[in-house]
Amino acid sequence: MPSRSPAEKIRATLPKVPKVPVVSRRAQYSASTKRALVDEALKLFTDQGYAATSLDAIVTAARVTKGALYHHFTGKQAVFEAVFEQIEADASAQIRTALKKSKDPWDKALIGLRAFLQIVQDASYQRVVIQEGPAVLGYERFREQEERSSYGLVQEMVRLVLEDSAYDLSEDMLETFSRIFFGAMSAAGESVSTAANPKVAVAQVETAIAFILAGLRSLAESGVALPDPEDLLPDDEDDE
Amino acid sequence: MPSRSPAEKIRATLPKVPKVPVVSRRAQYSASTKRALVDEALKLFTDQGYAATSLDAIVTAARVTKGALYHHFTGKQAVFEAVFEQIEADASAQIRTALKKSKDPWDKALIGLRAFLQIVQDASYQRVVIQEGPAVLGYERFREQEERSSYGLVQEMVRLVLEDSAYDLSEDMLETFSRIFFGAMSAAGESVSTAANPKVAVAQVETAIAFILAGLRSLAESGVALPDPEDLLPDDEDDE
DNA sequence: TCTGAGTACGTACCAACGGTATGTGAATGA
DNA sequence: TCATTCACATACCGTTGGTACGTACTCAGA
Repeated sequence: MPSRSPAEKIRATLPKVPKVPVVSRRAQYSASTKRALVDEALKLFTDQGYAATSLDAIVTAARVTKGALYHHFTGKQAVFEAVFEQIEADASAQIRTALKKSKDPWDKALIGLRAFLQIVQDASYQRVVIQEGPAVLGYERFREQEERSSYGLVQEMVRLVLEDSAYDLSEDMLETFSRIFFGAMSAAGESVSTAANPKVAVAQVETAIAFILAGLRSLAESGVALPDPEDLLPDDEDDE
Repeated sequence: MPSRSPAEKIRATLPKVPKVPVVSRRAQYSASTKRALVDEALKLFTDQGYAATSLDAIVTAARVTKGALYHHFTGKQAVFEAVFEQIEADASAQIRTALKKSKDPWDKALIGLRAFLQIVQDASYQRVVIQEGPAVLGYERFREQEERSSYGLVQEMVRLVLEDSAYDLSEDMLETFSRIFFGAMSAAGESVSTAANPKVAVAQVETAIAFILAGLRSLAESGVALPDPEDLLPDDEDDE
């Protein structure tokens, strides 16, 4: 073996850290290669998609081999999940930051929407989270992930808004409303992300959603009660 | 060669059609194998998903070979697309039938919603259209397909409802509203399809959406105007 | 009725890819 | 110094989507 393995070549280019090994050099190397894998995978997934991105392509881009990849991840899907989580974490943090600007629930809702509409224009978010997320992770895992990030935020806001309207609804109905609003926002995001002119699209979406919210607010202020879903149920008792 | 090919065995089980060959027997055989392929693929895709379903599994179930499959389709994705189209066509027809029951726009909207919420409980629709459709077909093709079916219906209804409210809005805004409502309905459908008790979930979703629609109606009737999206645009003129 | 062409497949094969089993050298602790 | 362990590298395998090609059957026309 005349030439050393590619991984060692990168290591040579890494900044030497002669500090006290609070974390060992091995751990640092390890973390750095893992991050390299995730970073490169993110790029490839973003502009080629999951299926069209081979593991070979990823490890080549990260200048390691499949051995390294399988040391850090259990498989291709796990790599995707790591990429997914990173993107979602970034997005989530960004929205939370924006939300701090206001206290009023209705205001927060619009601010959150605006922040979300910015994020959704990011190519990686579109590809990894919106487009391929559900299919690659499976619906179950996808929803688990979302629960902890974007969807969780929507649910928080819906709760605030509806409580502000003095509607005292069950957890189930809150969940239902949240799902519906989340779907609406996702579609809105999609609409923006595929628009020829995103600025205009954002303005239109904001107008539309603000109008819908205004409708709800109007109902709340004029004291219209939320109907009981039970009324819609046929009164037979044999269920499932 | 003692035993004949598998395809000929099925042909033997087919009803003999000694009629005048308005369509030739070859064409009939061909159509029948094609349908067999689509039918079996639909089943397999539904309960195993796209990736986990191999072509071998499909052709075995349809009692033909890959040669036959590749004669009728350009590849695996094309098979999926055929399955997708069939499901969407069925769903679309079902909704259109339901919509005929009423003339009132707001009423039609709710009827359409009800019909959609029934459809979305179908396992094949969930798997093929909702879950895997976007990823397998690619967003572009997926949206083309939806344009011609479910989304097209939503758009029709949104147009009716908004026109009924005497809102005279641009095509762009109509598109935006439609996208948002479609997203809301998709999420609603998802919510129903994953619910432990679908009946209850349907009732909740109907209540929630009816409430949102009522909000819009209330705004319309009290003469609240839809804001101009242009107002939200920053007044710089350098765009894209 | 015979024939030639075209259709509707079947069969054999390949390259690519995800995944695994195993080897190896550097870092770490004793 | 030495053994152990970690962080990879290397070699290999099974499956799968796709292709090339062979073949039986159908059907129009002579």
